[in-house]
Amino acid sequence: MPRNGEPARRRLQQAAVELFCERGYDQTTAAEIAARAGVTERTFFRHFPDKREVLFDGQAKLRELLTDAIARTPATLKPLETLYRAFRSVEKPLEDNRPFSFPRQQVIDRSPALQERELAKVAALAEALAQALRRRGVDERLAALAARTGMETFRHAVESWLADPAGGVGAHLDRAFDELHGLAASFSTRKTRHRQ
Amino acid sequence: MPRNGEPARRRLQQAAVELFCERGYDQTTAAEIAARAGVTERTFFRHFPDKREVLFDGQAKLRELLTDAIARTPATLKPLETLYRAFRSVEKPLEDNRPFSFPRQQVIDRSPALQERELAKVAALAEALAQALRRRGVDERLAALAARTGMETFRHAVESWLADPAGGVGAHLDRAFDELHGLAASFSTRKTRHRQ
DNA sequence: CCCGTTGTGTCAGTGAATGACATAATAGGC
DNA sequence: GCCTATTATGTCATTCACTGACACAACGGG
Repeated sequence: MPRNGEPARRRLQQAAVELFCERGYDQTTAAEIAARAGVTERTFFRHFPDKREVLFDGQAKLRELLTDAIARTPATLKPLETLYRAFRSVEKPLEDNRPFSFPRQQVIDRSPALQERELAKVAALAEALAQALRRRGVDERLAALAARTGMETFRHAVESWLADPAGGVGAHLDRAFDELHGLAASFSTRKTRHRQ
Repeated sequence: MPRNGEPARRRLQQAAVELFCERGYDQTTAAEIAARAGVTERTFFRHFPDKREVLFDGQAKLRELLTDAIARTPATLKPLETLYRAFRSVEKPLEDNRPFSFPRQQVIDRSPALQERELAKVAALAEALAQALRRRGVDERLAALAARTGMETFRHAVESWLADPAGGVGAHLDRAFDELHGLAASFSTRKTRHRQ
């Protein structure tokens, strides 16, 4: 009944992050989060479908940014280059979010349950990228494979950037894509050379 | 108390697959699985840490096969080629398991909870591959990236093989790795050419 | 035949999640 | 400013996943 100032949703997220940092995810009950936010446990589950979801909200925005970037990209680019440019285009938002992302990632890294959810979000994001590529005319199979491997490369870059922000996301992204190029260019099952 | 013939663990797995196929994962309770297997719910959770895990047992064997294959590989090979050969080496076991893998995959594809667990298993497997590559002298960063992208390529191949077994796993694997080669060889952030 | 080990049953309890219903809070028309 | 439709919240009861503690049955040596 009491509808306090700050929207309950934000208060719940805030309370959840605090408690997860203090005691860890498993040692925190949904009721405790709700209590700190000044609402009922039932209200918690009205705002979030489950306890984990309270940590995964930025995902939707990131997906939108990336798929929009892909849609705006020239259709003549190779799939991986399209993805690379899309990733570069979210450099700013990522870096602005670092103060929030860093502790959040620490919490996730300490809880298998949260890691699972994160992997699910990453997979969903990759699927969205594949769809965006298809809309740019990329073949279905290629789009799926490019989106997945590109996504893993992006994760690789973001993780190393979180561990060491020097150079910004961009430097880590370039390095990761160059590593991928080095890995894949030097091996083909048939010994054919692909046109540039 | 009654210790019936077939080991309880197998009976539980069997019962679980049956029930999941009949009603779906969410509509099946752990107690029902246990009942069909002729044991108590408590016994179910003694054999499996949680309800999902009853579907994920082959994973350990596959990991062992792959890491062993990597360990036996000449240390001079490029990381992706090492992985490719390791994947080729498990072709037989995979095809032998098809009658079991196929319905299992259908169950998983219908349940978000099971998909999450599968992604977690895949990630753990990729981590094991990275570790095996490191033991072959591959640089830590490269090992991680190669394992992840190689793993995604493998998944891509296995999924398309499950959908259409024509040509066997090998054909799909070759196609997937060639697609990866085509994707990555044609794009580099800097316009440098990497030594073959 | 006894005994230690191991698998299982029983029971009680916690915590995540959901449905149903009542009620308070707010926005918009008047 | 008041009334009302909508929306946010509280309350209650319930299901189900999972866990700890304890007892006891089943089996494998000796």
